[in-house]
Amino acid sequence: MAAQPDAEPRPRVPLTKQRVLRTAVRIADARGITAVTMRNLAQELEVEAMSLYHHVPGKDQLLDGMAEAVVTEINTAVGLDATPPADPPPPADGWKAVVRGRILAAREVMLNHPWAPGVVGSRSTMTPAAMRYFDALTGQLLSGGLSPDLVHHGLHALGSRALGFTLELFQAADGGAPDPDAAEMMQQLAQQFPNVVAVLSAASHDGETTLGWCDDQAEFEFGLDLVLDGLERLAAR
Amino acid sequence: MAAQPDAEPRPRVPLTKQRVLRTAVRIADARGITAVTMRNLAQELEVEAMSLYHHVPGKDQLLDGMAEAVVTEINTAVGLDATPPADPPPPADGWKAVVRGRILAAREVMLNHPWAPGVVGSRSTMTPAAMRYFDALTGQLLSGGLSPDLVHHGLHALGSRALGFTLELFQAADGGAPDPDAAEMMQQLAQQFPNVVAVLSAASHDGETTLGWCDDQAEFEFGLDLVLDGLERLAAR
DNA sequence: ACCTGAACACCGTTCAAGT
DNA sequence: ACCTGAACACCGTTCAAGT
Repeated sequence: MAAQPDAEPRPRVPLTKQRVLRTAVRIADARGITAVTMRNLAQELEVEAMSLYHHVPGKDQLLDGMAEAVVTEINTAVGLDATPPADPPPPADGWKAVVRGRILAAREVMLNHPWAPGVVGSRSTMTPAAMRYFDALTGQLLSGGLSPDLVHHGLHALGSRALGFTLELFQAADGGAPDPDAAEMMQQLAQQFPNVVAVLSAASHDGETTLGWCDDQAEFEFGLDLVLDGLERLAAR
Repeated sequence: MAAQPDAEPRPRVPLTKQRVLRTAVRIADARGITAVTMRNLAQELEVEAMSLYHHVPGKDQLLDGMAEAVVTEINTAVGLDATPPADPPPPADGWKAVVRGRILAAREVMLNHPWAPGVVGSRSTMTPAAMRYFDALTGQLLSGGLSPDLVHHGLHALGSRALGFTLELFQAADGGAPDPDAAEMMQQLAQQFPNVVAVLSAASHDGETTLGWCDDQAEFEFGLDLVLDGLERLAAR
């Protein structure tokens, strides 16, 4: 084997906006959104930081692009990109089931990109992909017989839930050590916040001593259904 | 008048955590959360940046403190700090009206601190003030006759709305110039996103040609009522 | 004890220069 | 045209030193 003292010259994949965005998403997935810096991103692409500016105007537009990428992923997952068959089969279930399925599919994509809700939520402008998503959702609601006004209010009521996420106000404090004397802490908590403790301990039927565990998916669906049912009830009047 | 070449020695107000937090909130109110840097904050307090670390462990805890300050403001606005009269008058209206009023009061505080929803939402741990707020809210729901399970789900469904805000997914693109040929743009938009345009133009009854205007307050209340009504319906079963 | 100055390890971004 | 190196104006934070 011939000695190659130099670092082997790589095939030299050209830098493109696509590649920059995809790499940024990969970094965020693996190491969190704070690891997405122009310098880290450049390093991952084996390039100098300043080269990025030839494909992306700046950090802010990079984040725009990342949000757009995720929503685009949702659109494909939801079948929005597939050209519908000439004879689109009428939805087997009512509009509620269709919308529900669509939103839960969006949620599944979001769960693979935990940073995405924060980034999508912080973008100030409605991106094209988001527009297409909301336009399709709107169409689904309209063809379900809801009045334009009701659809309008309903979309507001759904809020970020429409895209499959709710920015959780507080995640549970991690706790670290599995508190040795949970019972004592519990009593203290119960004294300070009797109502919260009552509710949470009622929720854990199976004799758990630790508080604060919730089934995120179930809670998400409960809230979603509450809103959808409310819309349905209003539409029927 | 005696000449005083030196900058007049100020009374030298001592630095305290209180003063640091209050100043941070004031800066955020006036110039946005991005203006809250340790260096800016120090300058406003006429002190060196490093002095802050004697009263606050770091930037992150500073933000914690700011969130706590706002939620505390909510608690007082809502009457949570006032010791209730020995003979607390039974709420004139049902639990829904009480909860509704409480949440709208929280919202009013949040509207005075536009940065607060983002900061409160980004804090990972439930602060004492938030705990007190949610505990009181929980108590209100429980005493309204809702089962612990329903209260639990309901709080999740309310989400950030419980504290008076929903992180708006997208704010309207500001637009800058009041587009000269709105009608033409509109047609183009209508072609790309027919459903969204249909809904939005139906919402503006008064012949507005510009899209995208919504009454935030009304939308907030609609979503809130949708959830509250849904809970009430479930409680009645 | 509280506050300071200088320094460190990061940021995003500009600019002139290379090919 | 695309990429680079050095530099600028910021960050949050550490550390040794002052009073």
